[in-house]
Amino acid sequence: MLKYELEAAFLAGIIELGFSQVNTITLERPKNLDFGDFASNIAFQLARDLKRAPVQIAVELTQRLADDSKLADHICFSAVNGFINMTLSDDYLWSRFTSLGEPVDFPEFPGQILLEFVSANPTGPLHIGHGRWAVIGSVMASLLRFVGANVHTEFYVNDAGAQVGLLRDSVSAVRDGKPVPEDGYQGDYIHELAKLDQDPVQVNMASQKAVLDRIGVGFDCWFSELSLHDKGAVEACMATLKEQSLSYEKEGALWFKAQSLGDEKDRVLIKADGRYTYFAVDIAYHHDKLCRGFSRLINIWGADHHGYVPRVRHAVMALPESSRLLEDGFTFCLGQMVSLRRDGEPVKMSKRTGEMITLDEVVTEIGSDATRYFMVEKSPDTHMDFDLSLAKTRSSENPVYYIQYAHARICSLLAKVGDIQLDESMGLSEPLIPKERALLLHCVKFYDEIWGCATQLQVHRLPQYTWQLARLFHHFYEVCPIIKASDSLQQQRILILLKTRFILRSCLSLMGISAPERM
RNA sequence: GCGCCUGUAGCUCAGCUGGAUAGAGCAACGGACUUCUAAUCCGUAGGUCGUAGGUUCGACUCCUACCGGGCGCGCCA
Repeated sequence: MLKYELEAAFLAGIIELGFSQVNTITLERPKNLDFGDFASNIAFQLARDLKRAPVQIAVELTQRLADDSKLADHICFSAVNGFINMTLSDDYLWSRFTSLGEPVDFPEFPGQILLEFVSANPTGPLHIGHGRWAVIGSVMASLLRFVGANVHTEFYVNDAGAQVGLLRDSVSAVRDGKPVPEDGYQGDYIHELAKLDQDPVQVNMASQKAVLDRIGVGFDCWFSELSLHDKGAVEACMATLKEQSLSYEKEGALWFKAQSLGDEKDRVLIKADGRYTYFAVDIAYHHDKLCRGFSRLINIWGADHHGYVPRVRHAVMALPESSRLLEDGFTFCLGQMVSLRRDGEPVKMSKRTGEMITLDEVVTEIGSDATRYFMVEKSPDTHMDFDLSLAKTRSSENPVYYIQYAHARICSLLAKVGDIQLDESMGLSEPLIPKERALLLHCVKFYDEIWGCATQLQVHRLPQYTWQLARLFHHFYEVCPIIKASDSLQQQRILILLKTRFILRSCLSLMGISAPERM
């Protein structure tokens, strides 16, 4: 990892110069490329301690780094307005670039991670929101695995609660020609289910699996709520809470002492009618996760459940087994809602009334690649306006195709060039022109970017990086002829093509998007 | 009323630990294909970053208040 290594080396250099108070250095990337490849604001931070002007400090540091530091072999330092700007030498950039693809030592990513996402009730088809969590979750899993983390993915199936009962009742009613129960499920899909001679819950699960499969989202485990009840895990968990004096009885119900742990009020675990609440079973599920040895729990939930997060967090953290969790080992990623539009008109989504566009229909309309791209493209924190007609009609200007086209262009060029023996360790034979340099620099930051995405769980940065990569390649393509280049330059550029394609493929593969060789 | 998310170009959104002149796509307008795929590229236009204060050498980013939008506040799941 380039930036990571540079930060360590730069920090060592700064300490060597006598600034032992500096603990960490985070290099930033200047927005303006004229300022260099990386920059440090360390002079501003030191200014207060030293009571000197940042500009002076930067100048002095820059001089001394240029004179003494080992970094000076690879990097040109310059002080501008108090910033210390660093520009990699072309030779160094080239050597980093040509070594792309060699094994990378990421820092250890500790913990056994359980990543739970989607977890939709098996009471109907998945909608576009589920699609969003599904894609975010699967890309997050890919990213984490890429950097060496140990990840287990899980879909929690609520196959035991009142809702599945209501679904079965609704379907039975339709089968018997009776009106569906009060608060029952409506809609065409209920009538479709009624025609089948199978358990509607099983049918729904199968179709949920099918559509997730269509967009390349799979799980290591589909965890059945029923299995928790069957093995007495809920009962056992309630006993644990009782042992911890975290529950009490009142008005015929069993309550969890949530308020004393910081929640707004206490919450019911067992209702007066003797049934478990969803909350109780959810604690048991998380308890089970801990008992299975996971030390880091990540839940991707729809933001409509955010009010539910504190009580689950408090309950889980109160369990004795939570001591197995790493620090900050219980994370919720809350995805904001997706509003669907068609021709600018909002589409109402309600499972109850059956008025909805399913994920399956969206995938049919715009395809798996586009669905996946659009779903990860934006930060999960933002509400998403997704216009179906737009996604479909603008297919030719779609960012997905822009990226895929870059890949196809590379493949086409390489096919034209044919088999050429390349020495991957060859030096730079011709100076890099700016468009080449920008492309190489971006490629070389790949592992840092992935590491950032994975550790900060910021999945949406990956499509941004990838789009930028495609853009830089298209720019390179415009001004850098390959077929007609001289032999040495051609070899150099073919290597650029090969390495760029490698990074592009890596990105697409992480996002689960295809990399066509021809378009 | 309380809590979480959000408010950046006409539209959809980036902007990572506060940093140097606020970015992109789409839409609009004007250019580039006898030359490696024009699903591409180049250019023009478009902004008091919701509002008002505060912290700081420095704020789209942090704090406070207010305004607008979304979601949630069950012995529902």
